Amino acid sequence: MIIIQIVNHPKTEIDMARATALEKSRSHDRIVHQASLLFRENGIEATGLSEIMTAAGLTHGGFYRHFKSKHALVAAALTHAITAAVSDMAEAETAADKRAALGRYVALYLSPEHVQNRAQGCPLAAMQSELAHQPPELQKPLEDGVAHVLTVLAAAIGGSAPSPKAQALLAHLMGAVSLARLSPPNVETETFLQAARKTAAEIIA
Amino acid sequence: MIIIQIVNHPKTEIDMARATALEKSRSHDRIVHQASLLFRENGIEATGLSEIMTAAGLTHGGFYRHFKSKHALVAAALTHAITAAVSDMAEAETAADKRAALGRYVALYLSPEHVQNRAQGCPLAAMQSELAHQPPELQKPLEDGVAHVLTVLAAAIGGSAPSPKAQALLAHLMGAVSLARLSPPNVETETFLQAARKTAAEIIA
DNA sequence: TGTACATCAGTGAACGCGCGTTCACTGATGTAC
DNA sequence: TGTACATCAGTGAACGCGCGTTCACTGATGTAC
Repeated sequence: MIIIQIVNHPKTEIDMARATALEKSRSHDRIVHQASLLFRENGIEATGLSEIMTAAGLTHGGFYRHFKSKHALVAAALTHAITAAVSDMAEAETAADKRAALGRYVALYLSPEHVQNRAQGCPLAAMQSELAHQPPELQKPLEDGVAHVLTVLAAAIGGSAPSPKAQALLAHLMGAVSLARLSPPNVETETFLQAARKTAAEIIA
Repeated sequence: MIIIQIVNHPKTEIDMARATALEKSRSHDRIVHQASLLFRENGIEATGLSEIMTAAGLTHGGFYRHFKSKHALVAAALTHAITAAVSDMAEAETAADKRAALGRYVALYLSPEHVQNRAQGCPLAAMQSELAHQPPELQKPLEDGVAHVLTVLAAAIGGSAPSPKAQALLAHLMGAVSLARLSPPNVETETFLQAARKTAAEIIA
């Protein structure tokens, strides 16, 4: 029966269904992506669903075809951003010269570009304090994300989680970018980031 | 004329005025103090004026006898919290053995108690990401506060601002407490804080 | 193949709610003579 | 000293607004026969 049904309208059913589902899936991805940018740039609470939907090229009413609540979107956007951040590190984890690759990642993280670009930067550094106020159902994915980041960093350093070095490194990276963002942008920023890179190198060593 | 006026009703004028002004001043202080606790605990945006006024033992309507807007209260609460944080460090700045005093401060900052106690802890670590989204008129007091903290830390280390060591230390302190707060409270927390203390000691050295 | 019906992503108006803010009022206190 | 008036911290109802959420609707697409 199942086989016959599939054989009866294989192309129509699959292709059309795919085309429609694909468009919905693309809308879904745009919503999540724009949300992850806007949440980092302006904060979770400060970003309205209308703003996100407009950025995704839709109107606010359609939101609930994709998510059951704003909380669900926050969870999806956070997971999306952390996954992207982890894949940036993945190079360092798998590279032939792990230390050199990790060094490049650290240099990128502690760069003026990252300090200035909240929206596309590390979600932990960008949303830090707001993340602590999220409801319980969001704590789990968040903790898993942090644990994942630590595992990848630990592997890049050359150990395994829980690695005090990886923890100290992540803390230092997050703190440095956060502090740089709290200070006025000026010539001292680069000096400060240099000092942070030096400390990061000492933590890894 | 001025002298005669003062001489005419010295006690009545001064005492009564003082009594009334004192009560208002006390209300003012309670509002600022409760706000600084609630902002750190639950976030600035997430904390309503009614909640703050109730915590201060008043009703929400009276708020505008003390502040021209919520923004003004945020500025006052932030300054209040940073001032208190700086005076905690002041000991380290003036102590006979600066290094030992600074070590005690670092140990206090990187303690499980601080991690668990957002409301009374470091305002920079507690409100980090939300502070970046405050309006321009708040950036100045915030930047001044950060600069002040760095000056005090630099003096405690034994240098003068701008001190890369003080910057790296503050970044590390903030990052470590933030990261600890993003992870589930468990036995590893103490291990992590130990690693952070070790790194902090290396930065100072 | 054609026709009638079902589905459902997306639209835009509407909803209730809590927020920051305003306002008329109270009553305790201070001032003037 | 006593009396009439002014001040003003604090109260509590009310306001407009933007938010998250709901809903009736549209129209393109898919299904059934």
